[in-house]
Amino acid sequence: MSVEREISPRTIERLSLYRRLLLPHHEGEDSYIFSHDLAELAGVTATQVRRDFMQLGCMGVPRTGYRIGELLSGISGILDAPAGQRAALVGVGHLGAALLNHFSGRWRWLHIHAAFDRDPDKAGSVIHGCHCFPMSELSTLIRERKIDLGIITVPRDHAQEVANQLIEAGVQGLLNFAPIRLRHGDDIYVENVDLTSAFETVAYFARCRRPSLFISESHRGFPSLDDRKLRGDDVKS
Amino acid sequence: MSVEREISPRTIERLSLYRRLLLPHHEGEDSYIFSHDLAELAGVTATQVRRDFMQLGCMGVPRTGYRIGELLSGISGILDAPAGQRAALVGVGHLGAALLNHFSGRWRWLHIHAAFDRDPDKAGSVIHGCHCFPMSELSTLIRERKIDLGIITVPRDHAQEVANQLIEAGVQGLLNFAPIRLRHGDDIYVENVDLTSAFETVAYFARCRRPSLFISESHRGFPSLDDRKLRGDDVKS
DNA sequence: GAGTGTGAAGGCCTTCACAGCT
DNA sequence: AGCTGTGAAGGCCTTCACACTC
Repeated sequence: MSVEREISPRTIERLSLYRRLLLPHHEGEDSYIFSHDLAELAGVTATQVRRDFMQLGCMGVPRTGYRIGELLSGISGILDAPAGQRAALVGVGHLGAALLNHFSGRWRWLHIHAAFDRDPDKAGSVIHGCHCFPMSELSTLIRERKIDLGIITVPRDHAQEVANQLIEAGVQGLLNFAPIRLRHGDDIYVENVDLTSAFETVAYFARCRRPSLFISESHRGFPSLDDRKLRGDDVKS
Repeated sequence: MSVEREISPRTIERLSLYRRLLLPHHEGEDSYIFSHDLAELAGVTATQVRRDFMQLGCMGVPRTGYRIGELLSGISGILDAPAGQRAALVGVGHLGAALLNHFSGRWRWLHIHAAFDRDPDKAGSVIHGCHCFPMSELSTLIRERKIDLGIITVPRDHAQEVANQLIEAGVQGLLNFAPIRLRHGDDIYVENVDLTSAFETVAYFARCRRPSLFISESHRGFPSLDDRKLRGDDVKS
């Protein structure tokens, strides 16, 4: 039985990335790749790549590299559920619709099976290939169709309630785009995609790269209109 | 308050979260909050919250808590650029448009100032309050309007090229939604929002919570016959 | 007693360094 | 030589434990 140790979240994310990066390089059974080449593509170190593959049980060959087909099959063995997994998306606003479009028909083993929205006008419609249902049918459908995962793209104030309904109906995992942290039991895995944090984080660290702007006393008020130097042309790889 | 050491990414993300969670609780100058209450909201430990606030230089008072106004102002002192920061979004597909909608007019110190798209039909239009320009004007506008940040929501195969253009034009930070890792110099900060990884990660860990489904025939390295074919992966915004 | 501030310890992840294989 | 596999070391982050304050 393959119930080994749970692989760390970071590694899982990289495996998902490696798979995407490897697919275009998989031309025939005899395609190989070196750890340092994949590392370059993935923006990590070669050692990191080798360690990740160790966990897969995939071995490389010195001066030859790793067989790509073996890597892909190893990664699929970890990431893809043998019986497949189904997700439901709740909240078909702009972001929800974009995700439906983004994920629609992309994978065979993992896909968004149904969408739900509070707006009765959306119920009954098909959005990017996904049927949209009214909230009243959420519990029933999730149970009947054995949906495992929930994607939450509703406004902040409804997120917790929606999460409760999804959990109550039996999902084991949530992908949460609402700007809060959901309360939930330990038996549920929740991944937060916090767009606001991401945006503000980029802004902060981008600023840190420019020492000149980073020294500030009393951030209130508008300093000089132009104390920034656009030192462009620093493009190198 | 001037900033000495660069604060860790994790802490920055939490500060952004704390701020959002605190805002609704800020009623008047005399509102206070305990570390364990904020911890509950943020889904972290109370110790973690106190450590984060240590870095802000915000002190709490035993049996009283932290003054919310002071926290908010401390967080703003770290996160918000005194002179403001501007972002440009490239790739006004479904996801790009959703982000424009999501971020439009939300903050005073950080906002999306312009959008760009390859499609000439989109150029000239206003999408969720944001002007859309053709790609040919990207360099000029970024330089002229002193745009600091780039948000990339173009398909995979154009992402690196767009990143190069943005960097060339002088942005210091990138928020990348394309499913690859961008090559860039050390003077650029890049934050990847990897929707596919997030989805697959939730699927994996949700599965781990249910031992019954997790027992599968060993995939262990060698290509099995239940060979699953994956489709290519690509951001279709 | 109830909460905070913080040194010390712990845990997780990444990198180093180097042995071993081709 | 060139590249992999991996113990050991390092670094970052989080948690523990407890002194301290109101």
